[in-house]
Amino acid sequence: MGNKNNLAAISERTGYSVSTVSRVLSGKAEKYRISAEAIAKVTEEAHRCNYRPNLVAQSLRTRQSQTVGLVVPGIDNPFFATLASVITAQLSQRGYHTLLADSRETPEEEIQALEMFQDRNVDGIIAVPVASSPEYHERVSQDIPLVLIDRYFEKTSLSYVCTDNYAGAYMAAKYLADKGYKRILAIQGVPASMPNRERVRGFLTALNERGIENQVRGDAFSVENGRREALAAFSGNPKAFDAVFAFSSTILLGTISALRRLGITEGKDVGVISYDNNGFLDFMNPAVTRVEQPLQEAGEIAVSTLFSFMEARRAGLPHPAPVQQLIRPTLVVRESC
Amino acid sequence: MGNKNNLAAISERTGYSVSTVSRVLSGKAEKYRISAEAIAKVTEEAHRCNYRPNLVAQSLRTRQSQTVGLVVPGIDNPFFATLASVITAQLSQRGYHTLLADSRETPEEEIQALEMFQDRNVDGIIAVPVASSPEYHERVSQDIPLVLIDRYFEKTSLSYVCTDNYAGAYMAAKYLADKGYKRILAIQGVPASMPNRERVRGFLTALNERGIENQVRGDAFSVENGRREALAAFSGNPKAFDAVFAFSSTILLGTISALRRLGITEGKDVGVISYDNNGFLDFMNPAVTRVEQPLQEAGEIAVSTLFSFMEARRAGLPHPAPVQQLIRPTLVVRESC
DNA sequence: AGACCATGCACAAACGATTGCGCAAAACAG
DNA sequence: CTGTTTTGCGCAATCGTTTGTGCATGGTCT
Repeated sequence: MGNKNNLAAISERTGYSVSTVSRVLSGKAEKYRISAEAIAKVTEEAHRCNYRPNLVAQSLRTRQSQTVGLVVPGIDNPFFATLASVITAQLSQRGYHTLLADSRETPEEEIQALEMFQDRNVDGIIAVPVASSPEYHERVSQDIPLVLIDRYFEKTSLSYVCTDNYAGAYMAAKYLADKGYKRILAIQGVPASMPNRERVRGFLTALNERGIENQVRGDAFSVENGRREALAAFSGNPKAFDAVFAFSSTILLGTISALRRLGITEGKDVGVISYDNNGFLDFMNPAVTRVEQPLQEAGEIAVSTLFSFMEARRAGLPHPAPVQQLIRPTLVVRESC
Repeated sequence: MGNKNNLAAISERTGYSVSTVSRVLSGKAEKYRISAEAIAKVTEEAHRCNYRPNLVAQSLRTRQSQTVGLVVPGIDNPFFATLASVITAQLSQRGYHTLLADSRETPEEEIQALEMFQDRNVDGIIAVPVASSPEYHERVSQDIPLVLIDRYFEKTSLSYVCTDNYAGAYMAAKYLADKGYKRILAIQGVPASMPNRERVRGFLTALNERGIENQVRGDAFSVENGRREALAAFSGNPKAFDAVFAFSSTILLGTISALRRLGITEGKDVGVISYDNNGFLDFMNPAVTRVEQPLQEAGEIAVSTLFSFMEARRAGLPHPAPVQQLIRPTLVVRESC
């Protein structure tokens, strides 16, 4: 029993050369005018011994890996988990595999991940960036097609597909204003990140246009941050604000936990509204009104954009113009405000 | 500007041979008695041109890839997302990378993933299996170290680390019984999966021991299944059961949605208890009593077990005895029953 | 001085696939 | 019978790295 299972083995057993075997099995038979007989014998033998090409060797030789690198700031965050799910599904459907990295919100780990992707010859990269400037991503992008998702940079030539966070926050803030809330607190996430900055801008624009009292505080997309800031904001005065806009569902959880501890009932004493898709928000009591992002659509666009770049690259064409797309989120109205 | 960036380029620029350069840069300098001068010159040049080894070539030559394959049934499920997060963190800490695949609960995609892992020369595999029999995993395991997590097979020589689902369900059921509930419904997940079977066994054992009326229904770890089964169970008679045990947090959501539609208040009219770790459960009203699994610990054990196998393999030792470990879950008491 | 050893490095063969090029044999034309 | 074309396939280089082996050189010992 030959335990080797490579082209050379099939070559030996069929009597055809390695190159012929390769050409048959990689579907280039007629391009190289291989005889029907040779094709038959080789494919039969390949089936018989269940031949599978060594993707590492293939990748070394062809400089392609059928792999896309995906780096997110935290796969344990349901938001990014859903994103990863959508993206891997899309990739898998196109015969590509996913190399996953978690930057854990740190630029160093992000860079490591991107370097690793290059070292492994990935064919493309999809990234939720955490760096504060686009330089490194731009450098990588010269060698490997790259598309940003969810977060992006200002004045960059990088492609991205994100939701319109300005519009989302504006909608949410306007909704609160229309409902008659007068003093509105926003608890934000990572201040430097683009989605957060845009949300702040939308929030402030909507409320300042209407002359409604407001405040922004906080600094992380975490439960802990939500709890801390809500405690700080309300512990002196339970009526300091009559509504809270949590910039993520994690922040929301922290906020609610703080409110309850202070004896404030969310939805009744204080209106709450949140960002993020999360089925659980419907099952809280009251169910939480929120801004949902079309993740499925975003993932699909990101992947198809990436593939268009990859194809251009394979064809030796110049890099197509960057695709910079903002998708409108939707307001899902429930009972929390 | 030499745009090549490989050993050959450094070799040319330093005047040393490729092999010497390789040995210096892979830290085998003294093993091969390279002179201090050569080491200095080579490392300096490597730094200067920012050399990074081509991992694909390295992998082809050494048959190692510094990569572990991870296959889960659905990365969008928060439970598996957390698991993936724990595992990638552990791997990354040890200098390994993660090739992620999502089997979407289908055996075919699971097999594809495992084949792909082999084709890519991964050094090890961590899998949440969905197949109904261990055969394929066992075959793979002969070539590549493999550890199952969360789900496992009966009478198999495969290693696994799972939580003790029997104990968890037993605890939950006993808790309900002690609280005085008399007619208890369990809504289960995928019936064939080992965790589910064990939960059913624990549930039935605890209640039958005490002579408490019970029933098990349902067939998927999904919101939809929870909704459907709860509707079916309660729509004829709102008092058909006085407590529900949801076998996952997704099932729980569906159940609660159904109960509310029927005008039944969870926690008051009907006690509810759930499985799974999910921060949101604390923020529902009432907060949900549940069985939590020590995912961090499970991930750590799985990874360290896998590494012990990988090391044995590298050292040419026989495969160590399988590690089959059940970790005790904990009951987190809240107010929903 | 000759034998011997340690030192420091280069040669070249792998790993498993792809692919440009060219060589035979057969077919065909003149 | 010679010259050209077509057909079918093999040779060998290549991707970038690792590693067993061996060859000089220079030093030490007797």
